[in-house]
Amino acid sequence: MKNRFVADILYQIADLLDVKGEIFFKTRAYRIAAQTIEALNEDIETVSNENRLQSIPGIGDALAKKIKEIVETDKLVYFEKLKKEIPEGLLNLLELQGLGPRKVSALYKNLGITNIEELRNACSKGKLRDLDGFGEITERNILRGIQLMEKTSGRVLLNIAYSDGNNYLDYLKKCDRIEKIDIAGSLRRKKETIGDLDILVSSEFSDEVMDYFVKYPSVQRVLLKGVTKTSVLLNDGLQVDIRAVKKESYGSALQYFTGSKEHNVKMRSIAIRKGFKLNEYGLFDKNTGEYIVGNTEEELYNTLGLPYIEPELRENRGEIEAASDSRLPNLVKYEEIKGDFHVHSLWSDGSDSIETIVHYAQKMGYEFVGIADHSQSLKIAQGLSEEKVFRKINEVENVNKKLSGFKVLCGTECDIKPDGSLDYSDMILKKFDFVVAGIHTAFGMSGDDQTRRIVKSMENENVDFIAHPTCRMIGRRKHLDMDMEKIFDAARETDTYLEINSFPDRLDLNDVHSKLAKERGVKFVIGTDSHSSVNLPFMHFGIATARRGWLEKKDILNTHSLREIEKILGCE
DNA sequence: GCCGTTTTCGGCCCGACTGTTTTCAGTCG
Repeated sequence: MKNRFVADILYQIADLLDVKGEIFFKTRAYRIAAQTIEALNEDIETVSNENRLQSIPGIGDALAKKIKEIVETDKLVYFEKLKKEIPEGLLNLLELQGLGPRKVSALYKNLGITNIEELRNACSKGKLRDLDGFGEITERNILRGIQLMEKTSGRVLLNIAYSDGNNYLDYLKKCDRIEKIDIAGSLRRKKETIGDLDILVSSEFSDEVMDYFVKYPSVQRVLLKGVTKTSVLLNDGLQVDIRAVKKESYGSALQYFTGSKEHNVKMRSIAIRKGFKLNEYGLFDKNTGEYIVGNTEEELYNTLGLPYIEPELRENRGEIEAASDSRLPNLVKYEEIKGDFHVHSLWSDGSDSIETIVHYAQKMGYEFVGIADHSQSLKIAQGLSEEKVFRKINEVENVNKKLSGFKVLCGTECDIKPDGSLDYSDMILKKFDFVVAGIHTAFGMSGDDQTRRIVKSMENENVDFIAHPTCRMIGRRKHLDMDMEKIFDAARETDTYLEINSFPDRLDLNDVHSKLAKERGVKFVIGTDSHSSVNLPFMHFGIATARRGWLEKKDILNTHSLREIEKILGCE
């Protein structure tokens, strides 16, 4: 499937054209097409071969020709030409705060700057201030931006932003000038990484709120401060923006600042088509300018003829069309998970005893917890020998004798060897209540070999789940280059559940894969991969990913009661 | 670049803030 590959090229073309000075609408067309292809639930190669590219909204004559060329030759002459015209390092400059395509282009044309190092030099020597539109302050801000970029690499993992955001919220809630407050932006949508935090408040005294906002103890520097909008940088490098609006605009502002940008663009064009104008202050009559609604998000969506759309869905991946056809999914709720199947104990590389884990799992409100320790060949994680497996099963039985209304399920996270066989004999595997199979070695094998490896493991009748199927580590390791469609089909045919691993640097399967897998009939299990009881609440991020992947309660095994699960897994 | 129930040309989402200007372009979300 080349969708990702095609989309990547289109995104890069958009960046290159931006720097080249092309009009905004042209580069936007490339980005919209890239995004559509990325989220398409069909193989772009098939669509291209059947000459149906132009039936995809946002793809016209010119883009169709380019996409066809990419699909058929794996490259694009137009793209190669552009890359020769514009130095590669220029695109990195776009990442810097305050530098957009116009300024980057001016730096290149007037000073010949092509990368961060040259930019740093020019700023230090005060060379930018002579250019039109640049000054001393710009130079200082760029130098700061470079420093920040090197320190934080731009985005943080969801769990970091989640805790920063909630701490800030607790502080702000003590300000009596604030009537309503919410987190907006990508954190409200629960994206896997967060660039900055957005907080929305409603208040009649927004200047006082802004004064209180910048006094938060973890603020390192105030980036900008106005009456309706203020931005600060926290000590850990995360940027936080706050916006203040009046009560009657709160719903429309929350909708607007939650995004995504692409979702909003579509919402606005729907508003225009229906004779309205939509902005962060409300929904207005296009002709008279009269205020119609804006208090709550619900009334905003409803007035546009749509049901309420959950924040996790707002990525313009078909949710607006689904909403208008009344086929939005009934998303799994955060409180519907009844247990965790992926917890490591002291038996392998976890840091807590089974009894401690039980204590915390009960505090989570669970009915069961599945202890899945590593298997024998994974020496680095103290994988269990077959002899130790029997002793562990014994301990689980003893713990269970002391429990009522709660049960420990004894499982294993069994390593999948490079040939697709498992790290325990079938005789041992049958002893467990459940088996999670996962890849932990030989990441360098070819995509075809990895696909065969994982499909073969699913064909073992003892395997119930596949752990972190693509093995990606956000920001550190790319996902395995597998044929995901083959894997989804094999999972469906062998009744193997695919895990949504909730550990914040994994979130694997991710949202996009989860949605595609669901469309191919796959079932899921959400596990935390906890190595300590304090990791158990990571479940929240796994559920968030499931929701972003359009999953419902019925798609997920651990929304069932213990009784039902014992029946399904055959471990009564 | 795309798109069309007024249009095959002329639109395409829009407002706040900054830093540069002396009325506004660029950037951001």
